[in-house]
Amino acid sequence: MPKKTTADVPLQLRSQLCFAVYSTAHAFNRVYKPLLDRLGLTYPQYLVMLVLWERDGLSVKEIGERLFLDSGTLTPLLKRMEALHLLKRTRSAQDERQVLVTLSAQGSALREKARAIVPPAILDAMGCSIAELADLHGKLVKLRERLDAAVEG
Amino acid sequence: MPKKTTADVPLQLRSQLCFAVYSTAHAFNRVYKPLLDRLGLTYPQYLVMLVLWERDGLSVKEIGERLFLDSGTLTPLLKRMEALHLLKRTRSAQDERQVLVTLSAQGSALREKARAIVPPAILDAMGCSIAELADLHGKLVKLRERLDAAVEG
DNA sequence: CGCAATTAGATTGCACACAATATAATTGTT
DNA sequence: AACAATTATATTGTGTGCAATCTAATTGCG
Repeated sequence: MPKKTTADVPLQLRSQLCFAVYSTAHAFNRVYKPLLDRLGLTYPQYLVMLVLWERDGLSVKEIGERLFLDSGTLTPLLKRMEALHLLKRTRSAQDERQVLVTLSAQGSALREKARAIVPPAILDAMGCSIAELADLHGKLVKLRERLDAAVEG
Repeated sequence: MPKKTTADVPLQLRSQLCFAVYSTAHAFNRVYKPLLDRLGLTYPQYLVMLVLWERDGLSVKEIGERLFLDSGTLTPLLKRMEALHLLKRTRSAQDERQVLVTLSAQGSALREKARAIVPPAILDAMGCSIAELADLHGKLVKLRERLDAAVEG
């Protein structure tokens, strides 16, 4: 039988924070999927809707900054959402390089349905207190910031 | 100007734990990418290697249980890794339905290179103490378990 | 003003992720 | 033993993610 030494620990799957984050993201997605199916959205599409429900008429770049996604991901995603009549993409008159994204009436209206369906079910599935939730959220945001900083430098 | 009420909170992107997890996973991937490029691996491929370095000769199903991935993801991933001569896929003689995955000499040897390159750089990028790391890890694993349980029931 | 540098999106190519489905092997039941 | 049910993997189709590259519009600098 293989013996374990401290040298093994850094390469053990179970102890890796990154894998915990990666697999928890997938677990979240599996919980969101049946809920978002009822809205006709995927999870990344739902994120775009959250951004636009907070502030409509943003450019692709501004959406990307909020979601940490680039045009290679957003352009086809937004085109699919336009085909679903959730939003419209129009070139800015002031700066023809920019594409402004605005919600359709249908896209705006979806907000109330989302509010009724998604947050309650997610809170239930997470099964933790608001305090735990805030604690974990804060620590993850700090970690994300340190990781982003490490990529820059 | 739009007024904010408590009813808005559950639909605000910035406060969502799921988005914190989702975006932190991407941030991790951006840190891992240049490191794993030096090993010729993607992050999911690296995860498979971690599993096999711990126990070689597992079936596709057993790898999937450890990584929370299904055959639709693993089959092409493992085929690419076989094409890279990192591992071999062979039908089990005892049960012809199973495909057993075993490391090549090259795949086994990659472990020492990975150990030298990856964990030190990741620890540095995360920039947190072992205690913080363990705290966050434990909380995420518990959360993942609750989410998985919610999908079952 | 004129042109190089920058910026915003779009495109292409590759690699996941996963639902749905298909196929082949094995097990369980009678 | 026969056959229905289960199990392990493979396949197909859709939708992300992201690097690399391309094009068009704008800005900045001499």
